[in-house]
Amino acid sequence: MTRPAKRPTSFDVARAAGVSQTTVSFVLNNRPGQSIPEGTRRRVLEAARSLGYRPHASARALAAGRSDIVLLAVPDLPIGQGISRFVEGLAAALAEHGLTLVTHLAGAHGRPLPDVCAAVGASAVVGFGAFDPDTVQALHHAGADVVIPAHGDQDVAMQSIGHLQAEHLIARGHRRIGYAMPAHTGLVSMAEDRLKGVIQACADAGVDPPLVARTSLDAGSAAQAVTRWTERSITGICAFNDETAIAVLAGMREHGLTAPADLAVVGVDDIPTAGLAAPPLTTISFGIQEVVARRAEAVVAELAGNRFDDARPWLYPEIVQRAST
Amino acid sequence: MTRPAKRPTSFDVARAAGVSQTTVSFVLNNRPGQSIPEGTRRRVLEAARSLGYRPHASARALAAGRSDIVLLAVPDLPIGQGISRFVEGLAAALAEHGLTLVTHLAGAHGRPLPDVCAAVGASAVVGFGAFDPDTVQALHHAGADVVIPAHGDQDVAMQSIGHLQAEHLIARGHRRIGYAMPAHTGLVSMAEDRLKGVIQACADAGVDPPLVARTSLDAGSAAQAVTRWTERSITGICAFNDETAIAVLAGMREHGLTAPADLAVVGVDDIPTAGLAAPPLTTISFGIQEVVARRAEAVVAELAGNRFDDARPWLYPEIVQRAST
DNA sequence: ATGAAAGCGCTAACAA
DNA sequence: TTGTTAGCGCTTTCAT
Repeated sequence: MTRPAKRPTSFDVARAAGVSQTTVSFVLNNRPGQSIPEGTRRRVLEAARSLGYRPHASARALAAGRSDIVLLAVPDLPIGQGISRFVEGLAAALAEHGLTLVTHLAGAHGRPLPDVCAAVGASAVVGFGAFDPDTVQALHHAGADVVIPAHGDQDVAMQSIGHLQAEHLIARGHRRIGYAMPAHTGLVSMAEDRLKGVIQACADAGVDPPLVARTSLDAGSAAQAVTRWTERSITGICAFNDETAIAVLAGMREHGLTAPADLAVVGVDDIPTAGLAAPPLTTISFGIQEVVARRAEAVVAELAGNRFDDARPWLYPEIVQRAST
Repeated sequence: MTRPAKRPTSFDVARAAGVSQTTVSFVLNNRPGQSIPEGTRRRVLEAARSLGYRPHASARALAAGRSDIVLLAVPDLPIGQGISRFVEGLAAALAEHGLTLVTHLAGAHGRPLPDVCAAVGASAVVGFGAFDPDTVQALHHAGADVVIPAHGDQDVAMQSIGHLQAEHLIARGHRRIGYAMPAHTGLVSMAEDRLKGVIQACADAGVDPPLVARTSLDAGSAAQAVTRWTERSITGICAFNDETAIAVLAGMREHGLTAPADLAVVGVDDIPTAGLAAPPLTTISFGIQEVVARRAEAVVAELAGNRFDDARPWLYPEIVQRAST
């Protein structure tokens, strides 16, 4: 246990630079509207650097009344690589505004999101799907100034995913569509949003609504779903995500069926193993950059007190056409 | 924008309960060594509840000199289900000690770990692999009281994974082993640790050291690796992880080879799609519960100032035997 | 252009 | 058993 020589404070820096704490604060935050002579400024910066000074986050947050911490609430388990890219991108985008992103995994056993929010003193909370009003309430109560996305925005985006899947299948001549729901309970609400999009697309095209079957991530379970579909002459499947889609592919193998001849399958996420599946999986990928930029902007704007109103979509899904279709 | 009526402070609670802030603090933290009459205690609790009081994290951290925030540094990309379970489990275990876990994704573009540590005021930082001494240093400097795992502990655990993979192959008669390294740079150091284990196992069994080939997550690249192996009569592959292993399987398919007859493959992680691969992938899974408990104990102990010394292993890897072997 | 001083909300000696 | 008091390290208003 090395108790590493007490951290230098802004006061230490002030003394070393021969100025006051105030000046140090001004310089380090390069506060607008102050004209600090280049000389002073450099002395402060130099002193800070040579002391290895780090502002104390809690103290700063306490005094300033807000932290620069943004909390990202990640839904339950089964997220793939896409999410990492999302998180990374968001972290980077926020970092450019001096904000720090940390992530909380939402699962059943961790503590509730508002507790975490309060515990880290986050001033903003970002989610994937929309937060329901109660949660928003609770988060504000826990000290969050801004909570994104608001209810409504995101659901539509989710639907657009399903819509795109079904559209693709329909465009390729499929008239009888199936939907592969994940068995995992944490996913159903998201899945239902996507399913709505599929239903809509079917309606738009004047084909029958999708036949929904639930499957977990094993070949046996998927094989049963496949049976249900083939019995009803379904020819194209929209799967909730790539993992589910890969399970469907495995289920088809059990029946000696192959994609896309017997059943065409479309996933969502474009996880790394999607392209490695047999046959390679057609899927939906996202323009992560846009999505990230969107979210980051929204956070920054609202944190600055400006209502963020932007008609652009929350998600930019696009088809990745591969052999399974 | 509802600016929701300033949050109640501990002072408000004190007034409402007709006691002093001190008493409130004692009650709410149920500080040991204080005998607070049940009546007072309940009045305080009641007041706090009815005001919807939440302690202000920053203020508390500032005053107490330590936060109850633990920062988990997650390495780059390959987040599978295993990691989620790990995170969740750790969060739950820490929560029982009043600690809050948040996660930072390490990738290239986010801000450096020490910055995040400082920004959230974490008092402990937990990683998967060991932190190198410089990083440990930097983290302490950034305000972390404890950093886990220390260098050394974890490497050995990583090696044990590779060891187990190779052992399995050797036990099944393979004498010429290959190793599939991921191309992704963020992974190489972890991969090298695992590779060491493979090398060791080969040495232990008196077989040739493994032939290492690098592959990215596409069939073409993997096919090249497969060529290198088959040219040298390799019969069994230890892959860095399941994704890599699945790529190898795809690469084999390109050559018309099938596992395990032509080449046996063992992955690591037991990701959901591992069992859905064709053929289902033999892999290494972990006794997450043990690992989690281990880490959590270590954090709690060291945070309490007790050096954590425990000979038990850091990882509990075990083979999941499936058709690819 | 810079500094003095008053807190931010909480904890923890120390008194009472 | 409870209250008084002094900070924790920083920001920020108000003087200078």
